[in-house]
Amino acid sequence: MTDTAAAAPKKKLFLLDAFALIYRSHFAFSKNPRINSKGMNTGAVLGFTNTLVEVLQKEKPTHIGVCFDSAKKTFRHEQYAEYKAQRQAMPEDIGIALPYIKKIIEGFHIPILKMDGYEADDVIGTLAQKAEKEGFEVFMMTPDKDYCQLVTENIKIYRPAFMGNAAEILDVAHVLARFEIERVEQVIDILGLQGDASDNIPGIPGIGEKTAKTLIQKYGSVENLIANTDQLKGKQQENVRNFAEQGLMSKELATIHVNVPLDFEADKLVLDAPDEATLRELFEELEFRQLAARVLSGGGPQRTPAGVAAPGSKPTRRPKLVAGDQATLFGDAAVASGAEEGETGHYGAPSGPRKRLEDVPYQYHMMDTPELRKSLLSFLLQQTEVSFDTETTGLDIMTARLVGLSFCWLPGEAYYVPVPTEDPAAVQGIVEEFCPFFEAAHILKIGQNIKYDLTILRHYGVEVSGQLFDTMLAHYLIEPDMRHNMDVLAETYLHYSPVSITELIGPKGKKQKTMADIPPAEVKDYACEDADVTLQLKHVFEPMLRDLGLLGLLNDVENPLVPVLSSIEYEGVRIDSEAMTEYSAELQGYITELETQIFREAGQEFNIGSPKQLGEVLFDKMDIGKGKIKKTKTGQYATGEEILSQLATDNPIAALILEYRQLTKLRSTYVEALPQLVNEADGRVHTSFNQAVTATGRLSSTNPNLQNIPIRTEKGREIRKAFVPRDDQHVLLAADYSQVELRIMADFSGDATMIEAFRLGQDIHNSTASKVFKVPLDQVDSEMRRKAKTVNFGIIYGISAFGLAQRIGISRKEATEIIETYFQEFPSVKQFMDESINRARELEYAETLLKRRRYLRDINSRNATLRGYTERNAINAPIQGTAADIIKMAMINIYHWLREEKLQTRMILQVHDELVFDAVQEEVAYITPKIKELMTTALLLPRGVPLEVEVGTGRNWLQAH
DNA sequence: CCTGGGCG
DNA sequence: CGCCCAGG
Repeated sequence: MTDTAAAAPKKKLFLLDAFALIYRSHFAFSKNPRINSKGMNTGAVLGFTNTLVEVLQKEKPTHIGVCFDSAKKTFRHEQYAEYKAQRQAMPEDIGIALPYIKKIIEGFHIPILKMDGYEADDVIGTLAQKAEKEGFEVFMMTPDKDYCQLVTENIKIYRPAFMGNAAEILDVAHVLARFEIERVEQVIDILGLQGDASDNIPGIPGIGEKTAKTLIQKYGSVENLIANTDQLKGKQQENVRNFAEQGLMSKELATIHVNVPLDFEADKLVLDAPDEATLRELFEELEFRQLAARVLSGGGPQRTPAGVAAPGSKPTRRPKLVAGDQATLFGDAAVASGAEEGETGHYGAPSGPRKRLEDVPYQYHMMDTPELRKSLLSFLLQQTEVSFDTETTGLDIMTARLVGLSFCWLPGEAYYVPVPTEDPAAVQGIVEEFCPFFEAAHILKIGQNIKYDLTILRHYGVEVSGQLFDTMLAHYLIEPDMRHNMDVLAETYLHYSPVSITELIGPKGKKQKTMADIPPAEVKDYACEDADVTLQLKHVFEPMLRDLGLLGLLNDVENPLVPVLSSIEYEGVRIDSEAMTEYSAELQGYITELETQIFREAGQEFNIGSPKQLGEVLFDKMDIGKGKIKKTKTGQYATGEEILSQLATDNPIAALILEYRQLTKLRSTYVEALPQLVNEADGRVHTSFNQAVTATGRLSSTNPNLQNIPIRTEKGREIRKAFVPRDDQHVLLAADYSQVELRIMADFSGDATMIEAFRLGQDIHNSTASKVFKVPLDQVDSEMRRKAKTVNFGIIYGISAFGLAQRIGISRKEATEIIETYFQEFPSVKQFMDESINRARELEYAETLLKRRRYLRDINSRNATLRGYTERNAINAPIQGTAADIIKMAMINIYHWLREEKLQTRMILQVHDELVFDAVQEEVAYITPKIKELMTTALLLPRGVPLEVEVGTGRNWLQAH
């Protein structure tokens, strides 16, 4: 009442939640610790002070106070012994920072408020309400969402500013929208239901954010929910009933108590002029030169503008050319913030509409002069992890040209380096400027689908070194069967919609522009945003992966595999196009001949390739295959291989059609298609390996798919003759695991008979045949072996009698018998299969040797077909996935060995259990045993079943087998 | 069981 | 989009 602020229309009181702000500052800098020359980590002090200064300068409060939690136990501990029990001890760096922070607050002549037995939020809440009554506009400065319950018309939350942009002020409307509630008080009902892990508030089990909102929307309060427990269903009802007490207590714990016995003495909180001498001394000691310059009159070094403003760039801030006491290039206004926990990131609330670039504070900088690039590089080299992205003219790796590079190491602040695409020499020069960064072994490089960027850079002669972190692969391990493109990830995990590429270059089609057609100033935001979002995703995914126990798989397998695949794709496989053309003509000869024969048999000409026409000709007109006719789901005649081969014995036309199909398939899919994909510059095809599509962990290959080149039939194998070494000095070397999946099965099940067979190096299919058909090994004939082989594969696939019968062309009954005998002979295999299913039922996922998961949420389905299918997956996924784990490890080890030994042999293909190399002839003798060794020892199976690898070489891929 | 591509 | 078929 004593203050005479008649000039100000409204008195503005700021109450700072000190610990919350300090912790936030500390963790914001923890990835890029800021250490001064005395070795002190000054991140927390700097972040806090920046926040304070910013609010003083921007918001010009009339009154201000800083609240600390009291060191003593609070009434909440008496209420609930576990309260905040699991909260870790204060980091040492914060302990050291605290005295400095207190001195700085005193230097600003700002009172420190605390009350024994109460927490900062209680103190702030009490003071805020008292101040409101006295006509103040109150801002509670905190990142903590619990304060939302206190918001009124005159009491708001002030979320700390970010990177010098406007801070976020949360008013009543914000709070209601964010929690999807009607009254502000309901915040505590939400918090009481969902709990808060960081404060160890238990909540009610099974109720998270989503459910809490729905329930409160329906019932209004925790009390009313409990009163209406009978309206709930199933597990939820059970939980609410059993944990009603706990829910009420949680609500109580989440409630901020506004009755702290404390007087509001406005005159003590009046903002005063700072004690410049004290502050100067402190800033000096801490080496906060920028801050001193900004806060103290005439003190500290002046910021000198540097560089020329780029056309289109906002002339708001100019970079410093030397690395000073800030972690960012333009960091003089940097305020600690970030998305360390995903949910509290500046990209905002976990629900509600997706934010877009225009909704968030950001600073994206154009770095388009030699000086700016030099400055950027010097900052890059000081980082320990940087996210980067390349912008190119297209997605085709062989023809795409670089348009620009973006970099980001602090959320919200990124840098874009455009390159003059039309001047290749200049582009090369700029790319090379950044070599010291790309080749820095100590900097972790983060990217989304970083293989693409690596391959692009490889085309400019840059080999990226240092650890990699690919957010696409990170998410592939978290949710293997979801999509992993960046836009979806940003929406799901950051609640943010990035600028879409179509907004920039227009919709798909002829008129679509490329990135090179867009002015760099417009590409800048898009490019920077990509790097920024990727960095933030990394910060979300890393802790998730750690919790799931998948961080090792990512860091030891998936991420290190990226450069290996990039290299494989870059090298490519040489195709003998001439041989292909010749073979095409030869095939065409056969095909024409077959056509005339088929038309002769049918008595008419028709499109043999159309299942519809074919069905009509065969079954209506020719009226063949009585009793064997089947229809597909869509009502058409089935004309698949299975049907046709049954008809083939009596009807020559069926056999001809089968052969026709085979040959036309060979022609269209391989012989005609492959030469089209040969890169003219080097005569090779460059497939792309997708590392994040299969549910089991395998790779897949596209454009072209080099993992399904024919081998089983005579005419198909011919195609492999066109896969040749790069020149006369090279040969193709193929290294195959023999029966990896069966060996894994033997090992996992611990079946003594099977393990023995592998230990003795026996032919596993013969040995299985001998057991299943109960004949001595030397009496197994080729038919028995063939059947046994199918059974063995069936086992890996989680066998069904139905499937087996179809495969070997025997009756269901016979198949069932074979399976029964098999399980009698290999009881541990049966046991293993049962255990796999049971384990999957419990966990709802299956896992490989390296803990790779495949979620099997349908394994408890009541739909028997669906459940059966999922059960087979429960058996197959760990086996197929472990085989994938093994060969991935082998690839990484071989790649590094070849590099270390400076060998010229290159890995050029992976086909699930086979690696193909373009091998220098003189190196073959040296590398063969080593490749064998690295493949067989890539991963050791738990029970020690040995892996075996066969190596062959030749003038083409066929010979190499 | 796991894939990708061509065709109608 | 379903079918068919190439590979593992």
